[in-house]
Amino acid sequence: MNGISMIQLAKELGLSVSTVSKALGDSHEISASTKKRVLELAKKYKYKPNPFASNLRKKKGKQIAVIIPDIVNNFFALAVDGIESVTMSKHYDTFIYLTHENLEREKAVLEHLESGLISGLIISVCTGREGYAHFQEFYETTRLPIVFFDRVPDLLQFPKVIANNYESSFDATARLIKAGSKRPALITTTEPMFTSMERRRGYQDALEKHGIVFTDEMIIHCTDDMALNYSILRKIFSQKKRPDGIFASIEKYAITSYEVCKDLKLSIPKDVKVIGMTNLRTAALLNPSLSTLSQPAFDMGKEAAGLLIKMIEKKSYAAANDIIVLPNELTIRDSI
Amino acid sequence: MNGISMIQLAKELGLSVSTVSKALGDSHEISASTKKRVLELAKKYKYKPNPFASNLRKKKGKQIAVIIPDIVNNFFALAVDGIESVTMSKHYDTFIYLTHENLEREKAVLEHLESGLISGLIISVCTGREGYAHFQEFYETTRLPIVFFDRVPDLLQFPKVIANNYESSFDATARLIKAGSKRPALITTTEPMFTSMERRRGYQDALEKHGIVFTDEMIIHCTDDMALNYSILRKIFSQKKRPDGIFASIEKYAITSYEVCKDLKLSIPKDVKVIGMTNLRTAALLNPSLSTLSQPAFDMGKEAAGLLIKMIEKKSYAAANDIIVLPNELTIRDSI
DNA sequence: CTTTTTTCCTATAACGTTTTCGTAAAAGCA
DNA sequence: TGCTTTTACGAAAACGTTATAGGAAAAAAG
Repeated sequence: MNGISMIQLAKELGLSVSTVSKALGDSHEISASTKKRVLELAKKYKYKPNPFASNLRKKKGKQIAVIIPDIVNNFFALAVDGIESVTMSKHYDTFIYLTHENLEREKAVLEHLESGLISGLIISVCTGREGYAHFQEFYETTRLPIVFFDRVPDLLQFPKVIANNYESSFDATARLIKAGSKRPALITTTEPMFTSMERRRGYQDALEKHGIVFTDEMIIHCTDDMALNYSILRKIFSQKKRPDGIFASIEKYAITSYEVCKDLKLSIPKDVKVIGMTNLRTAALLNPSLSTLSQPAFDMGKEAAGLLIKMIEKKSYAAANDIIVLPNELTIRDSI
Repeated sequence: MNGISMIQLAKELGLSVSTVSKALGDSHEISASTKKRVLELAKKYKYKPNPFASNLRKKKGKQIAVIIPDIVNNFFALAVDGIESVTMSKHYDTFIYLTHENLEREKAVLEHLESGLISGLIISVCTGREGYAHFQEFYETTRLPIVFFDRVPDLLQFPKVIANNYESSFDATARLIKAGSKRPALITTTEPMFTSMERRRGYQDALEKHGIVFTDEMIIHCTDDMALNYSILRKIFSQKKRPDGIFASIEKYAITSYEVCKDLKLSIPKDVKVIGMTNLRTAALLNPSLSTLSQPAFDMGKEAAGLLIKMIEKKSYAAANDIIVLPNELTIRDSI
């Protein structure tokens, strides 16, 4: 706000404002010598174009928004890291909004962004049963490009970046079985989400493939409440006919599983074999070291941002049906 | 961009644009009945003021920036969470920029932000020896409020939010000594930073207080390179006269310490007692569970954002000398 | 030596707000 | 009644850009 404006530059150069604007924009209408004069003075005064004026006039800017449920979570932190690496290099500015799994907040952010503050949106939706009408509505009113990642609404026709949840869940479950688990349980969320459904499909198909009869109680539904999860798991693992394997499809469920096993004096991996879906850096340092199915979080962020910027700049809304699938990585450690 | 504008509202209401603007701003110049009419139509059409036009005219907006070295780090993730909780509630938008400890990137971001895109800045500086002239310069040219947190430049006169690093490091070191460590080492960064210095002072004073003679080799300097850190630590802990305690003043150094001890078959806490400065959620699940000195990350973020917004809105630049100090929390577990 | 084209620049009108100033009507006052 | 003050609105000028249209001079073409 304190910097020099184009008008002052023009005045000092004895040129018109439009000439200066075009010179800075490297327009072919301006002679090389004039361009040089303009650039030099601009540099001298550290001229920076006012983004508000520019955005107002051009009706778009180089700002995008990222909406995620949580940042205190290695997966999302890595994803943001990936996104930022791209936006930074492409000279975009990145807004961040956290929903904390609160659908109202998600809707509020979306509505706020209908003001036109941004030129594109990357989002991983929060859990909730209410459908996804607000995304559709956001798109209808703004016509802005949107890229979903990881937690994607299955029904909507938007570009998405996801992991191969079905295949990798299948593989992880198969490893549990091969390691000797006769009744591996799946710990998943109560919320119906595409991501969870895919993981569940992979899990169930692996059971079937290996001749294990699936029963409903093999799926353990956990919540967002860590204390509640603890008591749910403790109850189940106190039973005689408890599971002898765990595929924790969400990071925090793996941690709670460890806590429960520790408290119930169940040995991992002897009594219970565990694979957790997580990007925890300390997985190898846990007791015992945790076998993980980790998501390509950073790359998912990178891909999402790359796709979004392509959509913004090339107007290639043809990308609207793009689905980028990246592989999860299974790392076997001492917990199975 | 697709939404309705004030002009269209005015037209439909048969009012002037200025009247509509004032009505929406709840100005006393406008009659209650007119206000009502305007508000109702605005609501009907979901009118959202164009932020670019508004910011341009008012020469300021409700956007702030957060610059941090890293987001894949529980401390900074929690801090961002705290910041966002405040900006969200005050209806501010939050830009995020990651420097990855790269001073050039930090400078580039700062220069970029001199365009006037934001109305305030929260920053935790990256390591580096080159001084902090760029902050001073940013302030000189923009006159924008800045709040530093955690990693603060000691010399500059800006408001800061920090933890009681001296006192808590003193306490942590004292606990190591009381637990039986005769030669506790401090693992710290090679970069000279106010934060590190404070921790070091606390460490050294605790040694002195307990009659332990300090020698230079008790301070282990680690870097940003995990592999290099591993070899540094491995070398030191392979010596006969190795330290029997570790105060890891940075999260990742604690993790590497664990790895080295594991590989060298040094028992924690029998051979080496460890306290790590970290906000890791899995600290309790490590083998053995890690005693931690954790920072009030979320609250630091909250305080920083609260202070910044106060400065933006009240123009109380008197806050320029505010230093908010929050307490670290020492949690003793099995590693000492 | 015209005529046409190209080169390089300017004037001006947006973009959607907010703010300052002006003013008619209504209200208050004597 | 005539005067001042208040109320409630509008006109117009900003804010700093970019885009469109145009035009004079220079260069190229005929």
